[in-house]
Amino acid sequence: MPQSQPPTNRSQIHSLGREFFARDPRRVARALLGKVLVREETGSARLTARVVEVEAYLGEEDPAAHAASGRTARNSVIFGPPGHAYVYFIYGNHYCLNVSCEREGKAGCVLFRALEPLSGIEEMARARGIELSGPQNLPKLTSGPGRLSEAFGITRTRDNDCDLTSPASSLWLGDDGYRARGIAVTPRIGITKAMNHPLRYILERNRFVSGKIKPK
DNA sequence: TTATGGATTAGCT
DNA sequence: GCTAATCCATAAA
Repeated sequence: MPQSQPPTNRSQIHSLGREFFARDPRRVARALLGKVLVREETGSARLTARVVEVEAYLGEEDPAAHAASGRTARNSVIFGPPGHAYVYFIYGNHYCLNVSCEREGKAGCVLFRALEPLSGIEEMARARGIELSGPQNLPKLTSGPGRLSEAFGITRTRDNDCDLTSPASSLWLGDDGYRARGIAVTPRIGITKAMNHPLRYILERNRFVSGKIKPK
């Protein structure tokens, strides 16, 4: 099964500029596949993981988006400048990470649904409370929006509105030179409105994509 | 002030 | 396959 390779010691990760996010969430979502989410804090191992599954949420015209009911205290980040983290708490248990898109004043974001762990795997397992008994457990670390947030220690208090374009932030997004190939588009998962729009983007045949494997 | 249900997950049948 | 867990933003009153 084809897997992307971890970066070597020499591989550089460079941050994505503000302009990367200042466009339609559908374009940002597609472009984010293959990019790298980085968590780094002094005194802790650096965590990195590749983006393999995302969903686009549009503006106030998208009934499934949090922006649908207009700007509120909770969702104000997605109306703000592009490239910032929108973190919300769901089902009493889980945080979900998004990045704001579009120019300031216009709503739109991309939800991170699954990552492929690259470095800091032991730390992610500890954060998830999982014993790593082999590679078959790896997807349990970061396959699913709630899981990846837990693996990266993402909470609303800590990370909401964090600038994901800046390597000075403890959480940011970068490009390590990997080029995504084989992108598939499907309807979004877990929503009850606007369910039939193709707004979920995945790396085909990547084992870290969330959800059941469709028999073929 | 109270009620409702959700961009989920884990554990059980 | 089914559902409990568990919080809080939002809507309704």
